Amino acid sequence: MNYWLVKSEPDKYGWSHFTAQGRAVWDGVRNYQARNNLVAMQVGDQVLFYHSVTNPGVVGLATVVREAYPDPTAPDDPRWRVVELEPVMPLTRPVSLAQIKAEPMLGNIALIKQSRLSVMPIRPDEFELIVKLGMSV
DNA sequence: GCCAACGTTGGC
DNA sequence: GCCAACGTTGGC
Repeated sequence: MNYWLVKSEPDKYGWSHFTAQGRAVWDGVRNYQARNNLVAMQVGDQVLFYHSVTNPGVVGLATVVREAYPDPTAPDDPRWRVVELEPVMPLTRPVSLAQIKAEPMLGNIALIKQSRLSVMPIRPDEFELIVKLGMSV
């Protein structure tokens, strides 16, 4: 199983939209590196759901329920792909970007290294730590 | 709202 | 293929 982090601006598509909807087509990705990461996702992979811009931080856990297929929002451009995600559970306490930056163990996380990438792989130990921080009282 | 980082576009 | 201009992302 692999681990990932996806970003979304809560004002555009936040965790609450996601859970209300119950399933999301992760469309609109227009960056090759992010697209490559989408394509590498497999059903059952675990995904950190990250709010960017407004109160940046990881707010919930999701899972991949459908693997990559052509992005219906780019019908004339075969380059782009989507996956489908479902919410698993919210973090009891969101893990802020500041917290992530403050963790020595997370010093190499792609979130910090490549701040503009919107879909990125997460190492198992990084995933575990973020979940632990997010599920603590 | 500002600005740095950085990806993309297009002229040459 | 290079590089300047431009647009977007995202932190603060």
